[in-house]
Amino acid sequence: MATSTEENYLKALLHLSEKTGEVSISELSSALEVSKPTANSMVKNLKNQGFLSYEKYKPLSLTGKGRKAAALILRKHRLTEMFLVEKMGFGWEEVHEIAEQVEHIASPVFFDRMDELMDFPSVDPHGSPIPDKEGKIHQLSNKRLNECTPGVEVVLAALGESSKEFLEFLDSRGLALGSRLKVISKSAFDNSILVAFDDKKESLSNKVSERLLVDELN
Amino acid sequence: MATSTEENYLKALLHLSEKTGEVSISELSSALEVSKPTANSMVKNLKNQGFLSYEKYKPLSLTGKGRKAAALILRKHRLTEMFLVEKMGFGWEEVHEIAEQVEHIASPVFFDRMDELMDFPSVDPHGSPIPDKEGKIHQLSNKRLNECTPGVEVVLAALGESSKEFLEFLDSRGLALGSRLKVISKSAFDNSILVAFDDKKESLSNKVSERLLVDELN
DNA sequence: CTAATAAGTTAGATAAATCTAACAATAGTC
DNA sequence: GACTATTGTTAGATTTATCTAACTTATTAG
Repeated sequence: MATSTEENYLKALLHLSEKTGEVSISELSSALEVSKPTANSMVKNLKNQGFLSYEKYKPLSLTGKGRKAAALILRKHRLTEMFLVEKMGFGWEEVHEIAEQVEHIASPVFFDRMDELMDFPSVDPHGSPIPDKEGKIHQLSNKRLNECTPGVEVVLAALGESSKEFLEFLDSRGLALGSRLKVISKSAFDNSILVAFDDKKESLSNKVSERLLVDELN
Repeated sequence: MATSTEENYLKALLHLSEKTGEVSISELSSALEVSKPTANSMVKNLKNQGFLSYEKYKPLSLTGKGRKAAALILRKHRLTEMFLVEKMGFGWEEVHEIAEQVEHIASPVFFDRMDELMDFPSVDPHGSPIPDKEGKIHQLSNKRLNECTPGVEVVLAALGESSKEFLEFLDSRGLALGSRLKVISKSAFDNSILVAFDDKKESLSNKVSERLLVDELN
């Protein structure tokens, strides 16, 4: 289908268009760490292939075809991450780099077999949804921890961001997907939030709590 | 280290140099299905990187560095094939194409983990040796079935060639690594060999028997 | 031993993905 | 609303891996 490079542009475009649906050349070039002319010429190429619509000096947006293609790459990425954790014993902070390479493998049966061996998981090791085979992404309606009111109990369901640094921070605090947290109080001063879990209390900064996606218990 | 393309040239060179240690530009170009000028220029490139030694109009040969680099790629290929069969349930005829892509992944820990999960296998699903982490290839001293004398009992240990067609032929005859065969007789006319296994007798052509590597049972 | 064939090389072109330098358009500020 | 800063575009160069056409060297067959 597409080259690895094209696939990386599509994946970046899907991610960048999550908020508003539109992406600028600047955003794209800095996300991929290439110059603006490079991004510009790749955009023309992807437009010619029908993956996105775009007019000079205007923001661009993925077409249906582009969104589907990108979602299918994301599917391979997330299936791989889950396989690496579930079947190969890697930590959730180790899998991104490997999946970044594996996702470009052209072999439907390879990914189908992973999927089957894991019994068709719906999320990756960071709680992000795995797109289905048609490229549909079933968004989970998680709440951010910093938006929860004191008193409620929640389960950590997914992460809003999965950088190695953040994952290692969570490891160091003993936080993992599935952790049960009770919100004790919030500070109006720095927006930090005090939570109880595993019989201890911890204060989490706003930077952390806004990246923790939770499900409220009942 | 090297690009995927360079890795493919190194792998082909290792394979082609198995017999005599020397390889011609022609052999290389037809093995990789590229034109001779293309092979020629890549040879210059690999020479500059110290992977092979070569002088104009002379056959070329891998250096120690080149042989090691090639063996380490072969290691990744064969570990992957074994993993696909042992841990993911693929058939031995399905794994080559997938491994051809996976072998280029740059992540030592990924292949180390495969190795560990399979308890450090010494051969791939076709009985070919998996080079060790230093790039040493421990050749198995197998005999070819067509060289066995009537009366002996043997175990199918490896294949001299692993094309999909040959693997499917073996599947259709119920032959797999580990199959016990008793050599009944050989025909001087067409060099076919009559063997008994699984309580039946089968005649195998020379083309087949010379590709079956066996261990004699005492 | 020459002549024909095969093998290898050089030169020059192409496509993909990248860059820098220079220019054009849009947006934001006073 | 004009000026400046940001964003986007064009032009032209570079690298890698590939090709074809043309030429040279080596090998082989009479």
